[in-house]
Amino acid sequence: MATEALIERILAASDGPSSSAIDALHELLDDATIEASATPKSVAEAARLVGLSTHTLRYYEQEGLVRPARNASGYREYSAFDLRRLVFLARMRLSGMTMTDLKRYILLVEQGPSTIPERRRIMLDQQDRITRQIRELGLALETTEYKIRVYDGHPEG
Amino acid sequence: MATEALIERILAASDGPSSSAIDALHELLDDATIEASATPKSVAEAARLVGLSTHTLRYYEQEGLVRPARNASGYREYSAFDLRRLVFLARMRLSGMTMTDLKRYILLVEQGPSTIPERRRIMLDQQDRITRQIRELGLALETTEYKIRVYDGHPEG
DNA sequence: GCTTGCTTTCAAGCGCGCTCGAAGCTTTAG
DNA sequence: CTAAAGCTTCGAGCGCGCTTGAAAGCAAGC
Repeated sequence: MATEALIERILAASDGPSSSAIDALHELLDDATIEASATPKSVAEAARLVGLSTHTLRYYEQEGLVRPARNASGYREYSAFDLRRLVFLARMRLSGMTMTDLKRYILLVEQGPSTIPERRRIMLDQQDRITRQIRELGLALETTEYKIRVYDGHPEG
Repeated sequence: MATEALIERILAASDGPSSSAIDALHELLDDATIEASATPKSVAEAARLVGLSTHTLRYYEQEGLVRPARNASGYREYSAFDLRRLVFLARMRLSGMTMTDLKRYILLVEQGPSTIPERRRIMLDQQDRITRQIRELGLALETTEYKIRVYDGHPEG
C-alpha cells in the first residue's frame, strides 16, 4: 500500500522546528513543562495556550467538560490540571470525537475509578476511529499527490 | 517523535482484506476496475459505489460538482468518468476540503488546461492541510493509546 | 391495470459546535 | 478620575453540509 510510505515520509519531514498550535499542545502535555508554570492562567491565556477561543473555553465549562477555579472577582483561573484537561479535549475534538461522547467520557472521569472499564472502551473506540481517519487521509493524500504530479507534467506516476 | 512509529504500525496493520466504503473507493479509482463496468449507473448504484447518499449526489450535481447524463425519462446516468469524479469529491470532502473550495476547483477543471497552475496550487494547499491533519491525528492517537495503557494498568508508558 | 419501488424537482429544515452581541463589573494605565 | 482592556453571564444567531418531505412521474411484477 502506497499510503503507508507516504505518511511515513510526511511524518519524517515534520521533525524540524515548528510553531503551530498543535506543537504548543504537545509541549503542554509534557508535565514538566506545565508544572513549571504553576500560576493559574486567565481565560485568554488559557485559550492562547491550548489553541481555542475564550468563547469556546467558556462553552466547554458550561457543558461540564472543565471546571476552572474562580478568583475573588469571579474571574476564571485555569490550573495546570485544567490546562491538561483542555489539551485532552482539544485533541479529542480535533480527532472527531463528538461533544456528546466527550461529555459522557468526562462525566465518567469525574465519577471515579469504578468507571475505568467503560472509559477504556470509549478510548478503544476512539483509537479505531482515529486509525480509520488516518487511512482515509492517506488516500486523500495519494489523490492530491497524483494530481500534483500530473499538473507537473509527469502523468505516469 | 513517537507519532511516526505509531502511524507506521497502524498502516502496517491495515494490510489484510478490509471491506469498508473507503476500500471500495480505492478500487474505483483504479481505471481498470471502473472501465470494466462500462454501463452507466443509476443514482442509487452510484451512491452505493462511492459511499454517499443519493441525496448528496443530487446535491453535488446541483452545486455543479458533477454532471451525469440523463436517460429518456430524465433519470441520471453516472458514467465511469462521473464515478471517478465522485470518488475524488468524496476524498476531498473527507479530508476536510470545503464545498466552496471544491466548487472553485471543479469550475477550474471545467475551464480547461489554462487553469492548471491555479489547480496545482489548490492541490498543494490541500496536501499541506492533509499532512497537518495527519500529524494532529497522530497526537490524538498517542493520547488515546496513553489512556488505554493507563487503564490497562501500565501508567509508566 | 395496480401496486411497489424507484426516480424527479423544489424548498424548507436541521444538528453540530461554536460564535457573537449586549449589558455590566474589574483591573490597569495615565 | 477617566478611559481602555479584559472579564462576567445570558441568550440568540449562524455557517456548513447535508437531509428531509411533499408531490408527482416512471418501471417492473403479478
